[in-house]
Amino acid sequence: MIILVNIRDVARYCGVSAMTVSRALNNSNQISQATKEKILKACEELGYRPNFAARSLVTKKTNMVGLIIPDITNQYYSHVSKGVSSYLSLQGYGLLLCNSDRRKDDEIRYLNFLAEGRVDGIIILPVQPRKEDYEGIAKEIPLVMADNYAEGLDVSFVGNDNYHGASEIISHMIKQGFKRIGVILGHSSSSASNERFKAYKDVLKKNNIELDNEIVLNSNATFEDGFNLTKVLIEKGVDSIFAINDTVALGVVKYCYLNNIRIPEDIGVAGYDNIEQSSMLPVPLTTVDQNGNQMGKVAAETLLNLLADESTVAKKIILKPKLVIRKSLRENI
Amino acid sequence: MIILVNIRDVARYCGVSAMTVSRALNNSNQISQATKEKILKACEELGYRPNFAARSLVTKKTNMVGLIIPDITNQYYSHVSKGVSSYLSLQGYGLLLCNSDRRKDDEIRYLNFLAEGRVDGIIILPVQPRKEDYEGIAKEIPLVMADNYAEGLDVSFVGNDNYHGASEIISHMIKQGFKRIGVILGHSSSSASNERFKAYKDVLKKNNIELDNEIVLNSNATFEDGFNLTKVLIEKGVDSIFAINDTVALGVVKYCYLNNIRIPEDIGVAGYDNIEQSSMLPVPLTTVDQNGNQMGKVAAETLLNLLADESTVAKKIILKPKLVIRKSLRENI
DNA sequence: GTGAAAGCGCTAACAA
DNA sequence: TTGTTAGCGCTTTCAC
Repeated sequence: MIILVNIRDVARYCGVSAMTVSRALNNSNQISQATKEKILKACEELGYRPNFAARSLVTKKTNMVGLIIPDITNQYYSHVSKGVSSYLSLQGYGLLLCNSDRRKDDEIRYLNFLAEGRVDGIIILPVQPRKEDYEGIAKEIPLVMADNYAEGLDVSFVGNDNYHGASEIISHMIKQGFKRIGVILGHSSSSASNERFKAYKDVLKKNNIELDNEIVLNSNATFEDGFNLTKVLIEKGVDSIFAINDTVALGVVKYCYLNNIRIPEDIGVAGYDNIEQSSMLPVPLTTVDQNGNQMGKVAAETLLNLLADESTVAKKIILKPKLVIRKSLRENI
Repeated sequence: MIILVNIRDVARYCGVSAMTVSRALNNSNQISQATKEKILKACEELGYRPNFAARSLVTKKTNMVGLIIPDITNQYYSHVSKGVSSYLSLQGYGLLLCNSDRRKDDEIRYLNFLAEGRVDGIIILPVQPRKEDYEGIAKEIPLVMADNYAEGLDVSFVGNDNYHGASEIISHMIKQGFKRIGVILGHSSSSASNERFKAYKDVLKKNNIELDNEIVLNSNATFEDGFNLTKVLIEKGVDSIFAINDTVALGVVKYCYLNNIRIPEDIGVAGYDNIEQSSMLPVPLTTVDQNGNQMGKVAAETLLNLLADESTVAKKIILKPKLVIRKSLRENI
């Protein structure tokens, strides 16, 4: 960190006090237009840059926000990050990015790192959230949770309506004439997976289709699982498969292709997430778009509102995902 | 930014001076084990956190690095970011992420934002780099460029060997028996695209295959371009297509699928980038892996070395991409 | 409209 | 091993 010229150098150069320079830089109206212009010009000439540390030491503001996220290389999370980043940038804030790598201990480590006054507030997309991990820190620094909620915490939250998204796509499958819908879920401890499964059960019931647990499978939500479990489901006579995400759906698609099972004529396939490549498949995937970008924006907005008025009460914002109809569940809608 | 307790509160609580507390916190050896332990315990009890701004104001260190990147939602760049982030985290540094959105003006804006002493050094993956944009800032703050180089700048650089990567895959295509290799390039101003095209020409020459400019097409490197230009190339009788990236290759694959052209029996397809989904296609794509994660790590390492010893001379590190052989160019290797 | 004094929380340098 | 003093670069407060 090299500081070439400070506020006093500028003051001396202009024949004014440091205070006057400060006023010029901070757009105060307690200063005449003439001196302001003179000072700003001098700053240019001298290559002066205000010192961030000194400024934030006295103002107790950093104009920075911390974002703790499970995996920046995941398409969904990278879109969330971009949503956060774009909104912050617009409001003159910077972004301190912390990739927790889905590890609880790194998450906690980053939380403490940020709490040293490096940022004005934190947005966290927690991994396996437990109330105890956040209630302490939330008292020290404004915090917004997103994506994944810790029950019982008095903290603002922005999330996606998994129940709604799954209901939409399952209803659509039934409307398209599918009756025996196999499901490849994620891990049994994943709340997103569980909420979507609940929607599946409710929609089936509403349509008088009996639930068959034989065609509901748990998995690690990988491409390979999608591929392997498709064999199992097809042997059990499903006419369609709802995959917990598009990556799993890609596994389903590959199995079908290699076994000459046509999509959607022989079997319907539904995904979730709307990753970029799902529209690029030979038979593009019908899926659910969670709009991570929007979630990031809303989370950032919520946090900045909280910073502007810390007395704001915590609120829960649940975003509605959107059904994206393409061709993997037949065309005629 | 809420500061509950400062170093003097801890000092008072322990009956020592602030300086002693500072020593305990900074692992100085100028302090007895007993007092150190007592102080550390007191810090815990009082919930004391060192103040980042105050500390960096006096030490002139932030333990932060800025990363300016064109688009965090792009798979390649997100892997670069993760490489940077992981390495920094290991070394006790934080990451200030700036998404330039491929806009030159935002890039410059971020550069100035960071130069206010927010970070100790900067890694930038520039968009259309021009020497003039960086030579000023590089004198003020340690800078490492990556991915894309500004000619004539005396700054460290970490990049990928596009010529090598393309040579490898074109050579492989010829070895697999393809003779009339169509090419879908990117924009004519893209240096990566031009370097790969040069490799294409050289490898053809070395194998005594005459260059036919009719089957070399420029594009915007999109999925749609891949789809549309495949028609053109097939009409010109190519036996294979080298796409400038995997997204374009996905367009090629889709066109072939919809027109009952078999891969690799009827036509060979080669991509570049090794995006996650290229291995998930029914016929997985042979492509070139640039290993963005590695590039990020090396860039971060280079910068941290520079911070440790600013007299280090600028160096250029060119990483070798790796050919990834899958099935889209026939199996028998 | 401008300036002087004080201090944000911390550590470097020196003193004891 | 511990403490004192000074000051990092800036803004707040109050005086003029």
